[in-house]
Amino acid sequence: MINNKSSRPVTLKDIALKAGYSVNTVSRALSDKNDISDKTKKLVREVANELGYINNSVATSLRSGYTKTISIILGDISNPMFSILVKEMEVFLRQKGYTSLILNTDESFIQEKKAITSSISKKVDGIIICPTQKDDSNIKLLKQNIPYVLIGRRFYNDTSDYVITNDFEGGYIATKYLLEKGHSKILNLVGPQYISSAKERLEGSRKALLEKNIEPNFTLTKEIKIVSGGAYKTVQKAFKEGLKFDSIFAFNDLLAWESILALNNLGLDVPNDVSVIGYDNIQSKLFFPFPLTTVSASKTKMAKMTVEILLNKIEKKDNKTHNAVLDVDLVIRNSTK
Amino acid sequence: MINNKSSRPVTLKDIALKAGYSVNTVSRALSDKNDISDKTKKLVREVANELGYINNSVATSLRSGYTKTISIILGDISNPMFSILVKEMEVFLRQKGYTSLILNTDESFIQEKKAITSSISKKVDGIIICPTQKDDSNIKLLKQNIPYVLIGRRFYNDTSDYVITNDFEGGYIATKYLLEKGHSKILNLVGPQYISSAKERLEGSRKALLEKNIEPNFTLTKEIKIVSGGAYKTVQKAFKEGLKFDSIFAFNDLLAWESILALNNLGLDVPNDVSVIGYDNIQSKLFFPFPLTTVSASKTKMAKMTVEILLNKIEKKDNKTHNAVLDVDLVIRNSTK
DNA sequence: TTGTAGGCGTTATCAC
DNA sequence: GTGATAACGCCTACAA
Repeated sequence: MINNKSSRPVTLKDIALKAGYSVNTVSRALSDKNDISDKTKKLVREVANELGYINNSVATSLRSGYTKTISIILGDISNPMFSILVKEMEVFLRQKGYTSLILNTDESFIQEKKAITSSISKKVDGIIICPTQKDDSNIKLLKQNIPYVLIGRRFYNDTSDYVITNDFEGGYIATKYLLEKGHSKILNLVGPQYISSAKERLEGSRKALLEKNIEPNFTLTKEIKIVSGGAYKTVQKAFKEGLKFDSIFAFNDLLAWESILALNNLGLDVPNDVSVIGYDNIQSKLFFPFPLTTVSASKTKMAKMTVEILLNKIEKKDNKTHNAVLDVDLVIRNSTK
Repeated sequence: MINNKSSRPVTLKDIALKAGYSVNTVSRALSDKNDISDKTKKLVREVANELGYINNSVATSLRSGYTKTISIILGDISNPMFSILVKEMEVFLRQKGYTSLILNTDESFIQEKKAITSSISKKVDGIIICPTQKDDSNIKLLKQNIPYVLIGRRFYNDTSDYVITNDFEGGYIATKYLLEKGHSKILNLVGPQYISSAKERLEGSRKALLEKNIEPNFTLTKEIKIVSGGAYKTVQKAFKEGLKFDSIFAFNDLLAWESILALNNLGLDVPNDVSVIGYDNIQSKLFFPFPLTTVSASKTKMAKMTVEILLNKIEKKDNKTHNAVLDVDLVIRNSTK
């Protein structure tokens, strides 16, 4: 390699010059086309190696129209649930020859719009998005421009493909379990209700309450921000205001752990004073020593299905709508009794 | 917006046609150049909006030579330490108009090489990398092709810019603390010794031992894989083989928690039976209820410095070498006594 | 088997 | 203040 940072990048032209062929022949030799002789291919490859040639995929993309890149747009990459999903999707995408552009929205609708526009501008081949859902104009933007799949959340009366967990069922089994354990004052830390998963988990939870003839108690339902830090103050405030609760069903594991920390700092023990249930089962992938009872769906399956649906749309022009609702289980650990 | 997925994307040409100007004028109107009249700018912007125009940045990149994209290459995005750093860097980069391409290497040297080549091929403007360090040929590849900054690890006798924590000092204060607390049988779960941070943390640890005239005990130093799952079996095995230890110093928080889980599952209590110290202070950003004593450096500062050094190299052609070693503190929580 | 011409969408240069 | 032209690097189509 004689290339170096101060000189300009090596192009096909440089190889052509050195090898004594045309740019075109070099291009096709490197693409291993079968109308080029083996001898030429060998020589061209040698020269390319010698010069340290690396394909300019910007040029390839402009010409070919695809970038072999997928955008993943989500609310909070520092939430282990998301980072696990990203990692799993990245693996599947890489296996198929794609790279991943990660865009964090902080659950901000404006950031989301920028992320989508930027992705379209960069001509990514498709988008995987966990939408903020503050309204659906961003989804319209997607629909008009690029293949995409929603992950974790869905819109109603809409034809977007999505892969979600069975949030209603998850809310139901979590709440039912708490009730069966004798808890009746469940502090429900729900996400914003324009988010489908938050809405459906709450609905499932209410069904379980109604089955036991318990009137869903609105003072025990607190809407919280679902980014890191969203639960701590709410739990502390609820307790200090004298709200009585014997258990907590949190929107996700991260917020469940945050709630436990808040309780501990108030001198309360989990599960002896308060039982806590989360959602996501982060502990299936990360070995944390604070065993949390939680609602679980296969993250690997979720990642795989999402990638497959998207790549089928891109590569096979599949235009059917695919809606996947993954089964959920209750994983019982030591945060409940 | 009349554009839709089935039709081709709107280009400058479409706007030019509709607005009655040349492609060139449209381009410069949209870039707000001052040799275009306000009236024209207004009209062009209106037409662009009406058609739902989104700039093709692939073409812009080919022409201009930059992509406003930075690659972040690291070992394990599902490790909260990395995902926190990614999130922080993403924020700083976004503020400066850059997007982030995330590439996971699973600490594999081969994946790392592919990630670098792919990044160069995609003409990203720069690379932030936590190198696998199995050898330095990948770094040579970077050096020859693109501005980059190492994060978290460094090479010796090398001019690469890097931002790291004071790993030697971190290893020293963690070990010193354990010794002061009366522990003398410290199980040191170290990372592969070709990784600078692993090597330096161990060296710092040994210094503390020697100061107390304790011979560094090799049977109590276990090299582990530093991806999720790397510590669990090692701790269980060490215990079952009858190895005596009263404390653990783990390479990072994730592996420290994993160790605690392993101990708990063996019926051992932390900190009553074994004290455990980690490294990273993930709990400064994520509210987990398992208070871990740990070595801490500012993640925000780390992210910010790394981005600043890189962008200075890119935008201001700064070619001085910048080496930043961040101060560390011991954060004492309940995993030690 | 290899070379020439043209174009992907944008922007810089220069002319008018 | 605006338009024509060329160029970024690559690949497809067609010619030789």
